[in-house]
Amino acid sequence: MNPQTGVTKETAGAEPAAVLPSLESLTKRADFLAAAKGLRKGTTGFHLQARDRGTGGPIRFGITCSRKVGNAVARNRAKRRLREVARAELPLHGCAGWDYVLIGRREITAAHPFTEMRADLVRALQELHR
RNA sequence: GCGGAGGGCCGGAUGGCCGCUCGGGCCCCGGCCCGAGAGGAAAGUCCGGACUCCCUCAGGCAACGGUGCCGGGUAACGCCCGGGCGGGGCAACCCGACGGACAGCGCCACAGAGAUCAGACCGCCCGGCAUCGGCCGGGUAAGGGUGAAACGGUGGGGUAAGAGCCCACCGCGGGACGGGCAACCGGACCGGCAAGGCAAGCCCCACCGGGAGCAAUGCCAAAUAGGGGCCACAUGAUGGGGUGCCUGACCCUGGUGGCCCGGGUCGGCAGCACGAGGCGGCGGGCGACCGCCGUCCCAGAGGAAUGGCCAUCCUCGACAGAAUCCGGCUUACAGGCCCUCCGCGCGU
RNA sequence: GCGGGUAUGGUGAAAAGGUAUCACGCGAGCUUCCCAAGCUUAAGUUACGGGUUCGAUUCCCGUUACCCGCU
Repeated sequence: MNPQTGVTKETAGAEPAAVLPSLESLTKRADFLAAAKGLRKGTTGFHLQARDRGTGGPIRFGITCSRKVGNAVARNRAKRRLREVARAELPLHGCAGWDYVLIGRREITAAHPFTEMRADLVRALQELHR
């Protein structure tokens, strides 16, 4: 683990789920469109969109990988990595009652080093919530 | 050893931690344990089916689309196997939209005399005139020239020059008979030669084909909006409607009365994972494949599941992600393995 | 899931089997004191790969890219 990335050192079973806000998935097209009109931040491996629903509740997130990302294999791989990044960092650095949308990019999302993508998400969240 | 041909297979492996989906079990309903979890093409959607709903059903005609040597396999196919024919290769072997051009219509640019039952430019020969190259009439189609293609090819005889005019061989057309289920093959003998190409131009012939698609379809069932269904009687004596047309049968609709409460949308469940299934054995068949027996259960989501990190090894990992299912075809694919066969060289 | 269409100079379009054409733009030249206009001229693997044909932009098959319907 690279200390300079600021990622919390991970120990097995040391993250009680009851303490962290639960994650829900975005399913409706309207939620994605609303998030696209909210705050946005680009990083090397992905784009991040965020919106405060104003009603509180859980953190919700969605993944977008359009056909421009590549064929089905490339899209699936990008979505898996983005989902893993979100699973690792959003409960720690996201805010309750917000929607987050991660958008994959061609070539880069599937190939960029994972630790850097985690650091990028943390940095992007901090900047958006400043 | 080098070069080549055909067929089949694999498509990183192992372990640990944190996560995802499904099934089973336990359960203090927080969760925990165990098991399973993408492909040979899952792709393109080019064919063929299963399944479901719709068109009222059957027959005929017409239209449209597809297939196209023969036989077999199959649920079926435009697929596969075997055979025939044609082409390529020294060979193993590979490739082929491979029915019909005397059913008809159409097209064959440019060049060329002439492009289909055509035709004579340069030529060759004969006769007449002139006699210096020539001119006129006739014969001829061997040679030259044009073209992708020119009403057989080679040789000889023959002739004024020539010509299937005659002869031999080859080619071509017909064909007794024989072989084969068939495609087709062999072929006595006959004809002296008439017969261009294009049907992936229209078309003809034979065969096949109703339409839509799991977001199909069925069941349960909020809010909201008010309508819907069933039965009986009557009969304008035949109206209107039901595939493009026709025929036949059948059905619907228009009236009155009675009874009943149902229908679609959000959502949920089913369809939805046991199948023309995999593996093994035996038997039949040249083969595709078929039969019997044993054994196994092997993804099932509904924003859509395989990822992240670490360690070791190697040849350092290609194309690529199930969405109702199955049989094919086509296209993409790093590298590697196995079997059989052919040619050449060397050694024995 | 099912189905359809298009691809031709830089751009937009023609060409129904026979030398690939037109407009605009662009480059060069002429003309003008200079510019514009005008005149002359150049530029194409007909998306790609095969096949049919003597010959293919055209006909057939496959591939790629883009676009459009229905559900």
